[in-house]
Amino acid sequence: MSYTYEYPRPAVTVDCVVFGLDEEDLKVLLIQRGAEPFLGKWAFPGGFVQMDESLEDAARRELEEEAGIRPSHLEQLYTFGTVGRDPRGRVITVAYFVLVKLSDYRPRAASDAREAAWFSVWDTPKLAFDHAEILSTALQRLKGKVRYQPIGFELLPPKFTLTQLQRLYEVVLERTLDKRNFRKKILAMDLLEELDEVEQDVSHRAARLYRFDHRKYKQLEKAGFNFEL
Amino acid sequence: MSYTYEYPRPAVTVDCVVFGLDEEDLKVLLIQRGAEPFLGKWAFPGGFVQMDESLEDAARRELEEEAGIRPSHLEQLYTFGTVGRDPRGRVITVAYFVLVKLSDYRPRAASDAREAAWFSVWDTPKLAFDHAEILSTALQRLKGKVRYQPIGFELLPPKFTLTQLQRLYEVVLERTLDKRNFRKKILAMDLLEELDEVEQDVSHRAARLYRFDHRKYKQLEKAGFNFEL
DNA sequence: TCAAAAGTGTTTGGATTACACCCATGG
DNA sequence: CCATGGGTGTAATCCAAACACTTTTGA
Repeated sequence: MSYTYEYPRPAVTVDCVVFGLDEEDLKVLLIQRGAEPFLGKWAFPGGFVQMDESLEDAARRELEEEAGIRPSHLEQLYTFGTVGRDPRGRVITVAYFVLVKLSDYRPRAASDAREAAWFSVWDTPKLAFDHAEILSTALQRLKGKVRYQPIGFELLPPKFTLTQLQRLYEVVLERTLDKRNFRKKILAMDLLEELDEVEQDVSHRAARLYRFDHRKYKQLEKAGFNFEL
Repeated sequence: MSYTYEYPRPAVTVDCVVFGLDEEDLKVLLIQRGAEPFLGKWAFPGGFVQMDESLEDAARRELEEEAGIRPSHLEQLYTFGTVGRDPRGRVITVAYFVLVKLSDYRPRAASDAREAAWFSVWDTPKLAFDHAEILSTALQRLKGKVRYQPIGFELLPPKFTLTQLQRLYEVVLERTLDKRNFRKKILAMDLLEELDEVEQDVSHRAARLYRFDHRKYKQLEKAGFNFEL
């Protein structure tokens, strides 16, 4: 390997924007930094890429280490490489985009005692580095994605009501949707399995529960089906 | 700056996938490599990111140096970071996506005597590194982009016929479109300015020439207009 | 019996598709 | 006068949007 490249190199990190949904709102996972720079400030889980791991592997490792999250699916979001974005020197970060069922990852202290917490995406504390910009890019992506992929798969619990699903779309798209049209359209996609179960412990008529049919989704996806809402 | 990071770092490059359109086909710009690895093989213009330039600046610099191209607009495509993708060692590349008017950049030898040439995107030589994968990612992006942004702006000469514009869409989408419906729709967007000019030197009825109206495009874009075809 | 949310169809207007012939020009 | 592509309209269908009341349940 005689032709190795010998100039100064930027450092490369990954950062993960993890979205979850709870009863009230769309949430994003933040970690309170335990080291300089930005000690005590909130930031996305992430860290330096090792020489022997791919970018996605690095993102998965950091997610596991810092937040105990092992998501099934990561999507690359964007790479941020402005010269002054990190006071430690030249650092390029590859941001990843992750959707999880928030209920699987209730707030807990990470293994290394740094605090992890979910914040409403519309009301985060001031973020370290250029993470505010990264968040805004991620929100845009989410908004675009929701239009042609059934993201409910990943954000909702396995069994959910149509109203929950509609709320998800409304929160992400930042507009209200018509209940009847929404149901018509979503059911017409034939991706949901109607269960013989209803909500429990509600003080009004209980809603029917549904489940995503992953098999049908994969089939339709291969066939180039359009999930636009 | 006491907290500088001191571990081994991957190298970071940028690569540019430049598309152009000529009479026959959609073309992509390739450079014949003048150094190992992959000496003599074809690859995208690109190179190492300097410590004092942003990713996009690096992409612009390399495009200028290697192909004499100064495009108005670059779009980040994707970052490729598989461990074995470069035999020189760990190299992460940030790929950029560029549309140009091919007529502005007729094939010429680059300043450093490496050869640059346009190839049909459906029929390229074998590419260096993982550039085949990068090309396929770029083609997907182009196909997606064409559906909600008027890419004709950047690929066509300033004055063009509706048939040329339709061909562009057909080539990118890989399907034929109905002439009457296409015209109806594209004219209804009210983005084209009809000129008092027609084609020259054709051996049949000369087609009317049109021009994009950038002002109107910017306005509509701001208003969140949908350019879907 | 009241409050709260679940559930359900129809109508209308706009958009998309399919489709075929005459026109202008140069050779 | 012929070959080549330029240019044009209408009808049928599908899809999206608007819209309000009845049902169920628990408190």
